[in-house]
Amino acid sequence: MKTLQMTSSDRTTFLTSRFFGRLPCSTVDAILEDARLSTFKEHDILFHQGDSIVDVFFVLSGLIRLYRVGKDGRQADVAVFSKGEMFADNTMYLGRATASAEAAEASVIARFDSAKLRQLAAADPDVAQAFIEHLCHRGKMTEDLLAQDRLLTATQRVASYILSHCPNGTATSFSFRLPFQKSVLAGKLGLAPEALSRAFSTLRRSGVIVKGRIIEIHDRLALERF
Amino acid sequence: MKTLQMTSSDRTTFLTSRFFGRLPCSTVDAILEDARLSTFKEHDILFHQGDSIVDVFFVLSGLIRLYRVGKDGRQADVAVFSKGEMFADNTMYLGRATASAEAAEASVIARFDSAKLRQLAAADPDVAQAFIEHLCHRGKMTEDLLAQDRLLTATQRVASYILSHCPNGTATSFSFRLPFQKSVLAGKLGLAPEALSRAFSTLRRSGVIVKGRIIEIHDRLALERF
DNA sequence: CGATCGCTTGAGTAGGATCAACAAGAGTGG
DNA sequence: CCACTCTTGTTGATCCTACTCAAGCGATCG
Repeated sequence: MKTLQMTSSDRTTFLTSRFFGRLPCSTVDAILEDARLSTFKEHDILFHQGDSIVDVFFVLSGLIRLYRVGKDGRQADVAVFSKGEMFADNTMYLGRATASAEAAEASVIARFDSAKLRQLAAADPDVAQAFIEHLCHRGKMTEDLLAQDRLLTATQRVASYILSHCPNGTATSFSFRLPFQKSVLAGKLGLAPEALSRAFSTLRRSGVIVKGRIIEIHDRLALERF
Repeated sequence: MKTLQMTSSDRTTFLTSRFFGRLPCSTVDAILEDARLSTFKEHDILFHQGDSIVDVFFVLSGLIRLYRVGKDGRQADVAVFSKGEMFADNTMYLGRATASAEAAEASVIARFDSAKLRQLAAADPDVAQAFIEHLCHRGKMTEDLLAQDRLLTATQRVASYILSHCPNGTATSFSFRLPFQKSVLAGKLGLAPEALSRAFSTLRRSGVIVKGRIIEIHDRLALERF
């Protein structure tokens, strides 16, 4: 972990992010005032479950995996954050981290003092509003994950993930690049890496071709049938 | 479903609830101004997944089950709310219900206009603050569920549920009454009713005695070992 | 060129879902 | 008060999914 200076491209990452994008420029600048940047390499730990955190985090680049640890040491991902996403926001009010955070690849992270942000939210209705919407969105994401876990099989979860990455049009065939390692995707979907691999194997019969991180879909309807 | 009048005991339910309890009395009264009460009997549906909801709900008595429905019609609970809890709050900002809601027993529900509440949150920092804390708490709850699903076996989940209902002291033996039907608990824990039954069966060997809705624990340490 | 890493594939296993039968209450109505 | 039914929960048997462990394969890197 190493501290560094904010670039202008970092600034646009902030300004176009879901959270900061809704706020007036001046407010954002006031917040960015005391942002502290740091880099992490793959497998670096940002904090541990139960740590008392005094910061809110924001991904400028890379990928952060949020996970809980069971008594036997097994890990379960509860969320994965990439460029432009904010996390550990709930520690702002809960005081302690509800999960551990690890860089799933080399990452640049910005950090804000949570007390100051909380103060700002109390003073500026825009900020409060942004927080509320952000939390609603986060809540829906976790609810989605939970429902997927409980309702879908491994193959269905993967199919649904692929479909969520397809353009809205009616094109029956398209392709995209996985934004991270397959093992990370497996974690995010609540699967062992082997199960993900087998799911891809099954989907191959339905016109899904996987080459490295490139996913090609040739028959979208077949996917939707799962 | 039937509308009715608010009683003074309803009022104290509001005032002592997690959400309204943090707000000054005058604010609460202003909100309660246009609360609409209605009763539901068991299995009544309050709304369906995807409905566009213009209300925020509050449980005055009874039990509401929030669930998603899979393509095959199977249901998966994402939350269960009892007296004093607010729900469907995220529809305030998302517009549509992310899940269906059903009364798991006869219930009395209060309803508020979400537009008005949203307005109030924008104007009154206290209300915004209360919403933020409420959403943080809700987020943690769902995260807990997700982590439990991914890390614990059926028996462990039940043991953990029981322990979460035990007094903080060091008493090794205690008992409590299930606040709802076992089938509801099964749903909440993401289990088939049969699996819950078998889990209780397993726990019997560790000093857990179940008589109807009464749970007796005789060896707390044995439970914690799971 | 070995070595490591990320992924795939195979075989065995465990946990829980499903289906079905059954027991124990709780109402209901005569 | 008793028979009847409906509901709720338990238990048994079977099956299926996904986990675990282990081996193999290809790519990348020193």
